[in-house]
Amino acid sequence: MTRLSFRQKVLASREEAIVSTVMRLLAEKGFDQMTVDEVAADVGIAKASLYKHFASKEALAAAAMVQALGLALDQVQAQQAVAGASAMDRLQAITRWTLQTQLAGAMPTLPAENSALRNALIAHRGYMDRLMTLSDDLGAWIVQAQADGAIDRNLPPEAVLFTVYARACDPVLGFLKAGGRYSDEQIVDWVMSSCFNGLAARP
Amino acid sequence: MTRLSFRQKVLASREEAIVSTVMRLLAEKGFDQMTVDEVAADVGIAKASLYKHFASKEALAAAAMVQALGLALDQVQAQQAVAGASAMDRLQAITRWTLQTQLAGAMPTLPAENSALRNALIAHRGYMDRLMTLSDDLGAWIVQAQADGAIDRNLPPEAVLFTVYARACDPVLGFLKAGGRYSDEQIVDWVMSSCFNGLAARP
DNA sequence: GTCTATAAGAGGATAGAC
DNA sequence: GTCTATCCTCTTATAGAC
Repeated sequence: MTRLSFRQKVLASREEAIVSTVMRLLAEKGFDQMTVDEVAADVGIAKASLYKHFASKEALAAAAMVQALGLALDQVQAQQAVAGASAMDRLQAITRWTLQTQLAGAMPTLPAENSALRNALIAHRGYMDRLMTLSDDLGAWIVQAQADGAIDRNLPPEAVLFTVYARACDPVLGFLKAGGRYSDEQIVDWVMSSCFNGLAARP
Repeated sequence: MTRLSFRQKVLASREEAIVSTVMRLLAEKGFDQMTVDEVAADVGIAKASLYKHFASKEALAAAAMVQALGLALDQVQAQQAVAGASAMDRLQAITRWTLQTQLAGAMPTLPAENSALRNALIAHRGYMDRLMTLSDDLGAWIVQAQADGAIDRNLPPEAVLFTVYARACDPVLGFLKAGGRYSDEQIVDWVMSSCFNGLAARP
């Protein structure tokens, strides 16, 4: 019993290691550029062993996306727990976390293009459940922030939600970081400002 | 002489047809998902014939990007010619054109990730020349708009430039279009507003 | 320059021993 | 479950006839 449990833990932690590697590689190169050989080499096991844990490359990516969504949901929970924060405060906090995570190279890029991956994700219950939960939570904040007059009421909540999601794969962060002249914190501040305050000067 | 010229025109127009097809496919699926077989089939010639015109898949993509940058530079020229327009007006006009072009499926996506393509583009003189010219032109508008007090002076011009470039591959347009409930014009208006005015309500 | 046919190789997935 | 070795498909690129 103890031995079995121990073995299970070893296996579980190995799967965690796999998912972590996949998440990093997805953030680094995207789904197409990431090869299964590379994942296996990085984790330090044979490729065939990978396929004992995950049925396909798409399943591998889906597991990483589920993990990423789980982290986002944790952040939402953390923000819900902050007393006295407005909906706008919470929305900005989660957006900031998203930018920081992307800049740290730990945010797998969303695949708007690839159909094989898209279909796999749509068919993945855990992924879709988390995505919908996250969208519902953020959607509620957005509606509330609009009621508060903090978010532009002319924008449909949908558009605001997509805009926040899109920041998770905004190439501006990478462009500014590539220059090497600014700190991560400075970059995040600028993107936060352009996202919420806009490029145009405020009176 | 006449016959030679005619043949040259036929060849040139064939190359134009190739480049147009590549530009459309790049916008549709991205560099990785686009196959050379597909390009050849779409143009209606054999794949080997494609390689008589362009040395590699990267060269094919580079030609399409050069064409796209050329169209953008044409837009810049057109805006320069508008009398009485402020730098901010011009910046918004070119941004709007970028969004409309992407929504029309005619804007090849910039490849921040793929290294093979990146290197090919960086090594491509025509591409780099156009990119730098465009950046210089837009950069001048941005600096002027900041001097006018129209663009937020706290943002470095670089960040504003990258933000405008990033709109060319903003997934928000596709998300909103996928819903099918809004007109292209409406979608462009919302993204323009969130880009320049920000998500936060203006007083 | 255009075609058909094919080389060359990358990458996802599996067989079978242990 | 892990390994080595292999299969097989897809895709880039070229050979060689016309």
